Amino acid sequence: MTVTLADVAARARVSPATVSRVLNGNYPVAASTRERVLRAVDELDYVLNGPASALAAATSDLVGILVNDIADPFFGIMAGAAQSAIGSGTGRAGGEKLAVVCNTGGSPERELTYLTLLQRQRAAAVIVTGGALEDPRHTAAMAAKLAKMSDAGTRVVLCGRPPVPGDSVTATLAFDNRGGGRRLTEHLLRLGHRRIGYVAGPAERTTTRHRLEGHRAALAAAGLGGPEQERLTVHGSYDRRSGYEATLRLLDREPSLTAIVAANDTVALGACAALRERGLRIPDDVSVAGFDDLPFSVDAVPALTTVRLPLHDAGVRAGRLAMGTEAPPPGGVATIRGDLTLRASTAAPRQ
Amino acid sequence: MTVTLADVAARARVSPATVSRVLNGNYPVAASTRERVLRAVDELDYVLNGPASALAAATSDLVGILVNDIADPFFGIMAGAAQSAIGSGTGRAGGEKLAVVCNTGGSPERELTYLTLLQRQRAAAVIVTGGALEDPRHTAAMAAKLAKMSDAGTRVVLCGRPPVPGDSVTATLAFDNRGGGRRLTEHLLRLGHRRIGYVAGPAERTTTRHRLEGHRAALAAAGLGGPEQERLTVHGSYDRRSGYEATLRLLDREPSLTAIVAANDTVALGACAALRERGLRIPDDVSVAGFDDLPFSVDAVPALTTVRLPLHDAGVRAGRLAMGTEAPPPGGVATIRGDLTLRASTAAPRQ
DNA sequence: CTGTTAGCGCCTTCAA
DNA sequence: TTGAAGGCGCTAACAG
Repeated sequence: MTVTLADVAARARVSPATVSRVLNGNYPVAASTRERVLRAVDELDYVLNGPASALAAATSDLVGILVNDIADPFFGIMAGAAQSAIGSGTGRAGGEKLAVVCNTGGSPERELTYLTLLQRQRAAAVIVTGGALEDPRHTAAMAAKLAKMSDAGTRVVLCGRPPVPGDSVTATLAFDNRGGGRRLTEHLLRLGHRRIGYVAGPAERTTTRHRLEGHRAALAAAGLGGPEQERLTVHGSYDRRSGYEATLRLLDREPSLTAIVAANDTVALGACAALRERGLRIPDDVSVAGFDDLPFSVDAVPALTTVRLPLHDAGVRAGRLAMGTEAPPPGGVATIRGDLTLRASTAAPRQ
Repeated sequence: MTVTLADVAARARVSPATVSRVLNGNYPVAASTRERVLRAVDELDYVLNGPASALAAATSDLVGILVNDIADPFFGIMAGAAQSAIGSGTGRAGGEKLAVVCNTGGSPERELTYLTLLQRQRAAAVIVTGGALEDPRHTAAMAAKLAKMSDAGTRVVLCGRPPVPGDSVTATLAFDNRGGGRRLTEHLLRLGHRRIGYVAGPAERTTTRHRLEGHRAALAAAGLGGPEQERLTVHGSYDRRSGYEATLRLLDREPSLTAIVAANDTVALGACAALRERGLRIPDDVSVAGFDDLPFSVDAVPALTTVRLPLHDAGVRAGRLAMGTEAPPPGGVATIRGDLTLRASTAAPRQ
């Protein structure tokens, strides 16, 4: 029924082993022979059986990319970049990897489940993107699973996520969320703001914590630390609606705010909507800042001040690391800086 | 070295077949036996070998979701919804499918390549999302490939893409782009607009053509057809920058435009940026409309009038169809309507 | 309900 | 440079 490698061999009048060798191109084969085999492949419309070859070779051409939210361009950009660095060209049969993205939806269970599924498939590599959950149990489970996969020959790359203890991971590309958060708030302080609200992400995520720590560090350095800051911080999820609601709450709590820093650009957009609804103008009445510099941020009205993360570059690099095309950074960890990007949504407070 | 099913069998003092049966849960096994097996699995930290089981069973648990641009929420939302309908819960070993998204980047070659890769893996199902390229060669190649996969037992679902000839496809969920486009422009005409610019998507895509046809149909019905419309149409890609540039060109060509219809919301945002840059106010000077109703559209300033597509629902449905959980629509094709969503970016033209 | 027996289709030494 | 042979780990009849 289905065409097998043996059929191709028969038609090309060679042994199955030879067909295998030309298909994998990792062994010397006479040009004329290869020619005949390739012709037979075309004529028979043969398609390699992935599972069979993965079983025999004890490795597959699957590369998994885990993301927290596939509908969020933050992840889409990284994943797309990684995928293009891996999936590569129009290439022939050989060497093609199947780069594939898996959406955990931010759920730790799904994260582990996907890893197990990928492990089952004997994936060639795994790229885990975005902030990690800070639950000790989950962290341990992840570390264990990644270590096991790594031992089994799967390359493990972290992208936009802090390193995990132990050296089971091939490479880590971490964003300097703390530094970015600090510089952003320093900018606001420099403009003269003193009552700054903070709309944070989910409490138990590394990204959330690091950005918030940077913010607090800047405040503390300006002598604005202390419990007061708790009151000016509201947590929510990384989406627009959360930013909207959190901002309303913040305004109720402290109507005299002159600036709001959001966990990311999407949240910042929600914050803007809330401010507008309260009749407050941006940046005249309240300044707003985001994080990430997603494509829409430059088009927001007013254009959003934010911290630009090189998501595309990071994704490409993660893809190369997963392919083994690029050498891991010294120590296995590279920290990627974000650039403070000043636009119209921030200005000096009134009077 | 690695733990195999035989090891588990030995430890549980049963035959390999029995272990297989409890793992797949598709066969009666005594509760006490299952208990012992499961315990052995845990103790040995056993992980099923995917390729081996796929080889033996001649089918895998992979489900591929093809998207044109993973960084575009249009696709992210559909893919995420489909994935959640498939990947499902925290579930045990059994019945888990690996839903996986593949980014073609709009390239026909990559589309075919991914399909081949998925075919190699003996994927359980494939969901192809978004507009199709209208090149006859590519269309034929796609139809052939999908037919082959379908014959091999892979379920094929089209989501947001018009049906392909032949009935190799399990089910098609097509968006009524033509109807949506028509209703949108009818709305503008009703408001009194007569000089309406159109920023279209890439010329050779079904989505682009259908939306444009709807637009033209509405104009024709109002006696506004003809070659003049060619002049008021500019093609570009489905991104923000394209909308920005196309709008500038449109304004140069016809400064007296009172409305601009964009191929989708992202493009509409670019159009808004261009108008603002030219000192034109929305909707006072020029009305703007989009398509899709992506999450950010309600937050744009002014909020965007658009055609709302139920992307999430469509994705969920596609996921169910791919799982065989939901019966295909009669005739295999369901057409999904878009709702005209009126917001602040459109108004009657001045004077 | 459970064990036995054959492969699934390919890769990979080992010889020639 | 090519062929022959064994086995990768699991599932699916078929008995019992």
